[in-house]
Amino acid sequence: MGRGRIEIKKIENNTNRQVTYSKRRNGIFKKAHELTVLCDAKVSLIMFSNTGKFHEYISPSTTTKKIYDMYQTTLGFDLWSSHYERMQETLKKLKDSNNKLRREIRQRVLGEDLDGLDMNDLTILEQHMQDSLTVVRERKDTIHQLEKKYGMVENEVGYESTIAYSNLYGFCENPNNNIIHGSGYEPHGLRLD
Amino acid sequence: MGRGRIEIKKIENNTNRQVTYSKRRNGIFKKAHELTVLCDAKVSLIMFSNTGKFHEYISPSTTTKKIYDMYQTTLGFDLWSSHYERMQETLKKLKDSNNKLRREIRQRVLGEDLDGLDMNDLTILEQHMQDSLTVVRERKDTIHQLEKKYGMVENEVGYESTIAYSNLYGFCENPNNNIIHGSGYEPHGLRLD
DNA sequence: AACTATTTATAAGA
DNA sequence: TTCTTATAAATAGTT
Repeated sequence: MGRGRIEIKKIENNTNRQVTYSKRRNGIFKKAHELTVLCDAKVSLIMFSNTGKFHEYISPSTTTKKIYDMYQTTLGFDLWSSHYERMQETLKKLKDSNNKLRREIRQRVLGEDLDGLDMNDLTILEQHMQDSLTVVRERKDTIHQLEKKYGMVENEVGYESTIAYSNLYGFCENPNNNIIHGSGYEPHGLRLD
Repeated sequence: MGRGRIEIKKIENNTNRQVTYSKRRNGIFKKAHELTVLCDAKVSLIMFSNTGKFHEYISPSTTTKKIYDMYQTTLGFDLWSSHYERMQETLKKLKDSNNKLRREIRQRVLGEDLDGLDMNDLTILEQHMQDSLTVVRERKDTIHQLEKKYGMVENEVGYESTIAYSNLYGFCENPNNNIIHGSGYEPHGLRLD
């Protein structure tokens, strides 16, 4: 539609191509808008010229993102999957890591889940536990000495093995309830989070 | 461009609107393709009719996803953010959970990081450790009795506190090295994963 | 789905 | 670039 008919193939003259791009771009935008209004349609039109210049038309009733969400839904596959992939992987690793840690605690803190361990394993575990216990007892002793020295011993409760279960360390709560996909293990009255 | 000029406003007659949609859709697709060829441009055209029917044109030299990536880059903001958000949140929670577990292990297995605990806390911790230790010792004893009974005691090594550090439980390895953003804590020669 | 009178888009020129 | 205009193309209303 012009002074002469043209063949539909790449316009080699640079200036000409730019001019045609500009003119036809306006034309197609106008068409897109008319379609939107006349037919109550939703149109997303995104263009990049061969020099990389960006232009878009989007129907006023929607957004580019909404169109892409609909696109995705319609085609039934996940356009963003590659974006998710790394994250998904990270997530999986964290979950695995989490489960390992939980298992550690089961074995090493609660003294459960020992079935897979042979005598040598158990001996190592025993020694670690004994060492830790020593550290804790030394710590208790230090504190006791300090409290004595500075006259802070108003309440001796607890020094000689008073056992009172408290919610120390957040045991028994799981604020992340919705996201933990652990091993399904629930220690007796204790939940780790 | 027809028998009469039309006003650009929604076509109320249902059939008419459908017909116009169909005709103009073809027109705009043709235009999009011509622009692609003539000007060596990249065009993404996505349309949904008011009845929800989907059509798209995409320049042969590209894909819808590529266009969308370029779009994102060009506009310099992250269209995926809402898709990421939940995942990001999950990730954060898992990381927190992980850090808590690590702290648990530091305190309860390695006997470190005890500074924040008062006498009462320490007593509870001590008792838990003592209980676990008892469980482990009982287990060792059971195994020892069994081995004796069935004549399997070929190697007594380990029964009487032979300490040989092994890589039991995956300590000292961190296959998830790249994703763990822990507390920065590195126990003496031990790394938890 | 065709037809065709008209309007609209635009190629080439200024 | 932007404007002009002859002409090609698109399409509204009709069949």
